[in-house]
Amino acid sequence: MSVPKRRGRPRAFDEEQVLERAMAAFWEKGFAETSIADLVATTGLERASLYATYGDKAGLYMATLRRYAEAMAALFSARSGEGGVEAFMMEAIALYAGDEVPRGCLLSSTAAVAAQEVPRVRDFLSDVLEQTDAGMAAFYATAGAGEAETRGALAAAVMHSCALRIRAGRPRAEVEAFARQALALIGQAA
Amino acid sequence: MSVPKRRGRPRAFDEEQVLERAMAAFWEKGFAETSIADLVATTGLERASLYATYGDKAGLYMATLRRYAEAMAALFSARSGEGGVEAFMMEAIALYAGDEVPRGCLLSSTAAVAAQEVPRVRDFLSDVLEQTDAGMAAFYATAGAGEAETRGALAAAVMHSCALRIRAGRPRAEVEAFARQALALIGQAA
DNA sequence: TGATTTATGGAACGATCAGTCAAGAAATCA
DNA sequence: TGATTTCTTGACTGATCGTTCCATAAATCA
Repeated sequence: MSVPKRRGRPRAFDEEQVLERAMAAFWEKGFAETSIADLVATTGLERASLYATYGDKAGLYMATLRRYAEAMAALFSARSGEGGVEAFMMEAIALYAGDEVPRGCLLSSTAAVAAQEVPRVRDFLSDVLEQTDAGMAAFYATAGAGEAETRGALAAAVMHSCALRIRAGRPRAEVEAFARQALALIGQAA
Repeated sequence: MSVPKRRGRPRAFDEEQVLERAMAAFWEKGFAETSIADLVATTGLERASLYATYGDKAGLYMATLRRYAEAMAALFSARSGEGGVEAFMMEAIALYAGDEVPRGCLLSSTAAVAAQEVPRVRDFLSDVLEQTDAGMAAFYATAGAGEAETRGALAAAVMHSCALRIRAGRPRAEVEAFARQALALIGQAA
């Protein structure tokens, strides 16, 4: 946690805050629809600093994706034991529903489109999908369930679907009910 | 099937073909990233004709969404009996994988982002999700399975996830295997 | 035929796009 | 201190954006 002194003029902006706000912007409007002007307005970061720090718009977007994926992974690994998957799923749905606007998932709801045009995004998305499947499967395996891989991938699919449903405007209670029933069925014969 | 004579100069373009090509463009690049110039280039339709016929870019996009949803519904209802869901799912995955570029699903992979900014799109997506759940559930109900609603929604979730996985670049064979195993687990105890 | 209606072809609109540049400011290093 | 490095500020670029307009063309209607 040492802070090595960097040469030159120090940054006048808070990287954490910039990423947080940029993430919110991308989350709501997607990659293509979020303009540099939007990002400058919400983050307070000047254009030149943005380009110097992140390279280009896609670079900043990727930085927010990484941050998001880490946060979700931390949320997941904080859970364990019976009902752990369901508890995590409810937290995920709460994030998807958001405080003001139902945003869905930054990855499955916005990165999916950008994936086609920005290879970096597609590759990252592919990796995250793999890790999510593995994480879920490990959970079922630890819990002693058979067919842990299939169950894990299926639980991941439920999560993907919940993100889509929320973004499409389906009521949160309906989505939560779907998730609970789906996970119950997946857990059958465990 | 009568063709009532319309007054005025007849259209010089094939509406079917225009929609087909516009759909391909939106499918690959998404709503925001597909420009009017792109659409003019691929459909051959002049700008003025495009606006006169569809109102604006979102109107044309909506027309392609409707066409897509109808095609998928027809594909689904053409199937029945044991293994019907799986057969449909394999056809869906084939569509998602595409001939050249893995495109995912026009609805879940591109409309999800646009949903936030274009209310028409969100409402349509919401309706389609509801109908997909219902269609899948009806299938399980007809097949005499218990908990048909949950099974149906879960099968729909598998479809949503397959679209995402394909768009993220996961290998088609992997996604097909996932779908088969997932459907097998969903069908257990049926 | 002449009036009306609809569609075409292409130019044109202001706004916005992502990205760059140069001059100056604020830090460390020797 | 003076050289070096990094970051900020804000103007600026050419390209592209979605949309509109208008003169012309091709059909039906009376």
